[in-house]
Amino acid sequence: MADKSAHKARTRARILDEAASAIRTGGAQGISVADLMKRAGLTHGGFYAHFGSRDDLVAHAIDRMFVDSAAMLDRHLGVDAGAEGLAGLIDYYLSERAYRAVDKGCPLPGLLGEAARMPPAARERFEAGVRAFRDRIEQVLAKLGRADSAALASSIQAELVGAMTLARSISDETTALAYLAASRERLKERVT
Amino acid sequence: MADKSAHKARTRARILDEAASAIRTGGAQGISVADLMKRAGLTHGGFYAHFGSRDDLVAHAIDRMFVDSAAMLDRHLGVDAGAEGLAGLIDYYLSERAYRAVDKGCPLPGLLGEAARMPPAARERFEAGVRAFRDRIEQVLAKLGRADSAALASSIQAELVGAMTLARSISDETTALAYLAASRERLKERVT
DNA sequence: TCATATATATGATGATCATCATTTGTCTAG
DNA sequence: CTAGACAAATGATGATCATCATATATATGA
Repeated sequence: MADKSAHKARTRARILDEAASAIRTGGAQGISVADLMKRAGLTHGGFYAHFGSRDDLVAHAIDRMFVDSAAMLDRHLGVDAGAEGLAGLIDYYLSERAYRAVDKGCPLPGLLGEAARMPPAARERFEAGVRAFRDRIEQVLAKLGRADSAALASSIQAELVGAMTLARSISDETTALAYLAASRERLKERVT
Repeated sequence: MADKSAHKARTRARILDEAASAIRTGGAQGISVADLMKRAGLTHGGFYAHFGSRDDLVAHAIDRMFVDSAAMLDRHLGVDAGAEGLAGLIDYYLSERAYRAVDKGCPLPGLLGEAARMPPAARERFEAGVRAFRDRIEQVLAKLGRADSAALASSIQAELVGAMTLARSISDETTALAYLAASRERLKERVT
């Protein structure tokens, strides 16, 4: 019995992982229950044994994405990060590696524009993730003694997300990478 | 006969206008042919007398949006705009008024994240609009003698778009407007 | 006034979708 | 070794979708 429910939990986690990855690349509207289950190696019918509805899944998948996202923030902005921590975050967030990891990285570039049209539960989780991201940046700035830490944090988050979103929208890679490089340099100037 | 075809052209324009507005708020994936025709006061069947396919309509609607967008740029960055022109653009782009005009303003905040998943024709038009926007900013910066005008233009576009996208994704208006104010101030500092 | 052209409407087709009822197969407890 | 539980599969339902064939209605030209 313990074995059975452990198996079910693993299956649920697999569905969630697939959903998180599929939604990051295809958007919340762009994925169907049947497709998703196929990707997880299952058939469509079993879905409702794991989630109450499609909207329910989307909400949990958003949560799942921000777990990865929070881990990324922790890696760069650990307990006592300073200016170098922020610079490292900027370099990583706008790296070519992150640019290519559409299905694994920060969910903001791909999904932010869609946030206002998400089902309510998903939207709430999404907003919490946006806020947490911004607050982490603000904390570091405040510790560095920047008077305008709140506004500066918002502005930095805006350029980070905007640059990656622009880069991903451009099909010419050279132009795309130029967006990343431009904002990387400008942001690091502003932070040190 | 001239009357007839003029009528048809007007009808087509009405469908396009409705599509441009609906796509700005609902995304390119979020709108159906039947809904759209109903909004234009027509029934679904007539659609294919005006457009070859849904994808065809989306591509033309994107074009339509960037016509408005270019007019907005012209208004602020006319022939011999300087630093004040850029400041005016920033103030307008990140204004509360623009924030509320989801269905009428710049299509980038709502659609940029979806660009990579658009049908090919629509994506091409979209990219052209993104490039034109960026180039207009760069021209003004170059005329002002800024050595880094290309990179700075990319960086400014990123923060403009990022800030509005973030603001629109937040349901709490106070927080949303704070994003706009923060980037407005930071961007104007960087431009003067 | 009547015939023709054509813009739009009606209605149908097949695909895909979310959801759910029912069945199948496998593991565990006795 | 058998009975029961339960995870996942099969298959069905009704809604919605893009697309298209056909019908209607209206305005122009004779």
